[in-house]
Amino acid sequence: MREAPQSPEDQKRALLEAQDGFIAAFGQMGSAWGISRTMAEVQALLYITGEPLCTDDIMERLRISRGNASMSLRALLDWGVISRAHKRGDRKEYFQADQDVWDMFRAILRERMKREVDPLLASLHEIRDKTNSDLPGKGKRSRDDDPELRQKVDEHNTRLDSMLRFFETVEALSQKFVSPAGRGLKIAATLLTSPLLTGGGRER
Amino acid sequence: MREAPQSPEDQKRALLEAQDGFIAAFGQMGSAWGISRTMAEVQALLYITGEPLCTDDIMERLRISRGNASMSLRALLDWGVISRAHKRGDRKEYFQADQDVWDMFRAILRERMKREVDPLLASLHEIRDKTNSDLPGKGKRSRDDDPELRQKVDEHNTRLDSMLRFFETVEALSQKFVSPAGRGLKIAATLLTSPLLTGGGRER
DNA sequence: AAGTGATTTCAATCATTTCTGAAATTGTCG
DNA sequence: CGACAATTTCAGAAATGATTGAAATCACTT
Repeated sequence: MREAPQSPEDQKRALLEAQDGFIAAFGQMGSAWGISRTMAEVQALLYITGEPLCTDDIMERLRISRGNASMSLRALLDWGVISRAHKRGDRKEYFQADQDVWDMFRAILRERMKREVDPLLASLHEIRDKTNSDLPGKGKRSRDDDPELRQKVDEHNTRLDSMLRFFETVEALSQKFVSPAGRGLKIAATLLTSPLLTGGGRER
Repeated sequence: MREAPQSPEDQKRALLEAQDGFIAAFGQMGSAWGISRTMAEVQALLYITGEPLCTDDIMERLRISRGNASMSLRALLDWGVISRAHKRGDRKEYFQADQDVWDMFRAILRERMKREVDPLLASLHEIRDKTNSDLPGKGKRSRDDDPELRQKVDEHNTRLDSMLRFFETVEALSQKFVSPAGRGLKIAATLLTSPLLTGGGRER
């Protein structure tokens, strides 16, 4: 409902502002999920911009130092959510984001599973094994056994096991979700219309 | 394969150590996912212990201050992953964790969606609306229009839209996943055996 | 309504993470 | 090989987030 005619300059400014809004929102969210704000912002900038940018472009647009830009870009490359590009006759490196949102998130998911779920699982396994050899199961019992303690140990093991099973399921699921390109969307679509979800349940 | 006979004291110590290992691993993971380490540890302690504990129990076991314990417990209550309990003839409040891992994670998921995805979605909508009124779509074009800019704006809108669609899907999925109790596991099981996942694909 | 113990709050402090900027390194070209 | 631009590294500075502890508040009881 705006009446004021807009010059190309105004339009351009408005576009940049809108992009900044997106970048800020995305950075915000990233930091809540344990990704550094800057890293998320760089990703957002490359994504919303759609074209390859060089380190200086990013430094200028995001007002960050060269060091920070370099390290964030490196991390994003490691995560596999952006890639290098080159312009002929230009010595600088350019970077661009994967344009498919699902691919991007699958890459992030894959990386985080590897980094955070796998170690937890390993540590859970270790604890379980140690507990079992130190405190053998119902099978044999030493004459010193105290029934109350025995029960606590059993319960501990039960809970540890259900936690293990949970994370192993999550892990397996994420592997499935993550492997072949383009799958994420299909899975989501299927899930959203699946009778398991829409049917049966007595959800109000 | 241990030979040394164990006194009940040894067994008890071993149990506590194993629990501490679990608590540490869980706290570690929590902090990587943007939940404060202490909050995650309190949750882990209540979970692995299985019985109601009071503030002092938690302070002592986790070596944290009263203030910290109080605030962490409050936050966990807000998230709906632990609940209050009372012992008759005791003025203190006790707390216990939900014993179903899936329920627990569904509660966490619900809370995080509410806190972090919803605001991002809102902000994305706002940006889209603002951009559209400032820079109207292909339909009408002012005489000042510059085709190159126009194209950039269109691309910006396209990317914003796919991001929006992505998060709306995620949101919808999480709602489905989160609503009726006990669903999570069933969904996971279905997904893991679904032909969509195991069949078709040419995953090496 | 005063006393008592439990609980919450919050300013100050402490710890951790992130960022900067200058120096070191890498890679390219003549 | 030098010269030079681009990039990386990293020690310390700055920012952010978590924790403490003591005082205030709350909720019973007598």
